[in-house]
Amino acid sequence: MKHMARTQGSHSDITGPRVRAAALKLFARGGYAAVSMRAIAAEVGVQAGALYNYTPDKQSLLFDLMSAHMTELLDQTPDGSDADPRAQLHSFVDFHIRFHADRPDEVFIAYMELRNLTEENFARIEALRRQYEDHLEDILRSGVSSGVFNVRDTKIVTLAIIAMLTGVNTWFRAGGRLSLDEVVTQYWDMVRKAVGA
Amino acid sequence: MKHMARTQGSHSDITGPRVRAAALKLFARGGYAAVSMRAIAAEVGVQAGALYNYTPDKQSLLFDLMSAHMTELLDQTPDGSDADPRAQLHSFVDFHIRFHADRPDEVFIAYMELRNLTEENFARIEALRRQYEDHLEDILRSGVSSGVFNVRDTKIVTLAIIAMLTGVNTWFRAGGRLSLDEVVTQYWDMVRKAVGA
DNA sequence: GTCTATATAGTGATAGAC
DNA sequence: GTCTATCACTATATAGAC
Repeated sequence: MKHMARTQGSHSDITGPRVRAAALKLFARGGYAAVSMRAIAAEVGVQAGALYNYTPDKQSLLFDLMSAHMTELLDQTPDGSDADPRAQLHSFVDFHIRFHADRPDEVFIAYMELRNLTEENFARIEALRRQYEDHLEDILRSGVSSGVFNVRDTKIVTLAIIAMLTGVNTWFRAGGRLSLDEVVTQYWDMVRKAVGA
Repeated sequence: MKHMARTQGSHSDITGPRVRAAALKLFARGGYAAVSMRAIAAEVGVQAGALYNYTPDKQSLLFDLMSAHMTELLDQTPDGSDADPRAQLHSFVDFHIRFHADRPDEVFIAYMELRNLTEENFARIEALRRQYEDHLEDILRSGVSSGVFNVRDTKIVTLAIIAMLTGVNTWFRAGGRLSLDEVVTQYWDMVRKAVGA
């Protein structure tokens, strides 16, 4: 026996995660400003007022999603500080493409909804993004130092590589013409050539 | 003598362009869904009702901005079908970076507000964007045919180059560390290497 | 913890005066 | 061509019943 019929909606103890999942899906599909708390509540299967047991307000819902995404990105970024720069860069390209391909909604929100954060929340997310960029730039700089990369301006190349790799999410679909392995191979080929490795 | 004082707002005959300019600025800053017709009217210096002399609705305002931008992009894309592929690609990179750097608000809207278009309007804008991508892919294919480019999959490289170049807009500011000439030089260097030219 | 009901404010769009 | 006034609706967030 599982549960008796209930007269007043769900009393599941995992409503919190379901609220975040619903917000993630709807924000990615329609945009933060265009998605109402009522729409999120309907997706979860509760009334709008019930959401406020899980988030103080709509802004916190957005910030929590973006913050969790960026933190996970940084936590899972391969370290490999003992490998040579070329292997580190290959590892970074591989990781970036796969991590982002696995989380299209999170990535979309992280790039599109920055302007809907409050000033303070925006600064926190930007600091995390900056950390990620700095990690790639460190790899490039060490490769330039040891002479295996031929790069004029590591900052520009950092931003160019990240923009190129993140662009995969605008067109890649699992089950499409190309497998993720093939995508990684071809982007690594371009990155490798671009840095002169 | 210019004008007598007026008791009821502006009667300028260029209100139409000013409405589009205000919408462009505010959509780029706050996002289509978050910007009200009243806010646009305030930016222009009229009351909300007056806007409807210049646009049938808010959606048309967004579509017109995006459509005009994409049409101008296609109109100004260098032809150069008589030049060799390497020169054509260089010309494309130079054009793309400068055209987009000149129009940060238009570019931002064209990428961020696609999901706020109606289905029909979205299809029209996508067709224009596709035309632009096809132009670059044609250059890459002709270079592969004549053996001056070493590219495995022209479609992927097309999308990677456009993502990389458009990414310039997220950080470039006139008067910053780098001039636009230097940016063009460095991105052309990366593109050139990536296609093996 | 979820419900219903509500406070307060804002939305896109239209009508009719001038 | 712009104004004022308004319609019908939706928004976020809160209060109190259960």
